[in-house]
Amino acid sequence: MTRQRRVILEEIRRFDGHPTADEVYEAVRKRLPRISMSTIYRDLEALCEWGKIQVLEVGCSKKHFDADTNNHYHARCIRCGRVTNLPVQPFTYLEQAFRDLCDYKVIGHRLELIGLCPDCLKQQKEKQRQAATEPVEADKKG
Amino acid sequence: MTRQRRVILEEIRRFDGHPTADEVYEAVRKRLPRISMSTIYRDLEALCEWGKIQVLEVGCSKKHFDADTNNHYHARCIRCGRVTNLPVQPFTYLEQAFRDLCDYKVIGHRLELIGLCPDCLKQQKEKQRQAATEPVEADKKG
DNA sequence: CTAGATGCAAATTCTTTGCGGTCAA
DNA sequence: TTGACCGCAAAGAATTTGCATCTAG
Repeated sequence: MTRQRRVILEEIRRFDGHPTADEVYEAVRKRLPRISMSTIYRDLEALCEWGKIQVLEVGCSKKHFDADTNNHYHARCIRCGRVTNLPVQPFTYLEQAFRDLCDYKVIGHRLELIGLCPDCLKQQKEKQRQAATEPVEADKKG
Repeated sequence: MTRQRRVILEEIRRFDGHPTADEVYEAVRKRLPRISMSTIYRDLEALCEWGKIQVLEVGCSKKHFDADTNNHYHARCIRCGRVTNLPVQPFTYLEQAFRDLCDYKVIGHRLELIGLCPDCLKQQKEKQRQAATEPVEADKKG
């Protein structure tokens, strides 16, 4: 357990929500300015293998990292990509139900809620209010 | 609706499971050998916008495409990445339940089963059988 | 001391974009 | 005819890898 890995783990634990690799990088860089992105990726992988963190493969493109390795569900903001926990125990009965319905060997399941996070919801309402007040520019056609 | 788009749509519909962009490319290329990857991506996007197909953001890294645009659940093979349908109606009550539990504006939800597809399961069993028969090489330590 | 970890840069993988030529409506 | 579309090549974004150096145990 090197200095870098310790700091990475601490920053993931401290993070509000579940950071992506570059969010981890930005946070860690404040304490270890010379750390490189490849170290971030390599150490994230190592921490996963040691069971210290888990990867959240929510949505596509970017991976998120979570210091809580217990199974739990997440909500994902469709606008900013933020990922937060859902305060419920996973429904394990779902897996048993699906075992009878498909020919896969079931290992686990993932459930994610798609929506707008409070911040983005606020911004969206703000925009709608502005749109209702201002003259309608979009209707000008020529 | 161009020739390319028609063929792309047909090949997605014909595909056993839900192809990734490069799987679509390989399938389409047999009928339109000069088609390019950028056309595949652009046409997949157009078909999505027209509601002819949907993107499945299962797991990470690669997008999968699905000619069935109704909401439904999927199973994903952890080994080969294959994605197949689960024969159940989505549990809409989950969204209502989660509305009371988080401060997101809930738009939808995704549920995916993680496991081994029949093919990979077969291969894994094959390997295990071999391992049980052969001398244990991994135990040689020096 | 030494195996393994680090930092840097270059390579990979998946996806998107710019551009000149082409095709369907 | 002409605006949308195509193929090609090059750019981007996220992640991985090769390699020389360094460091924790």
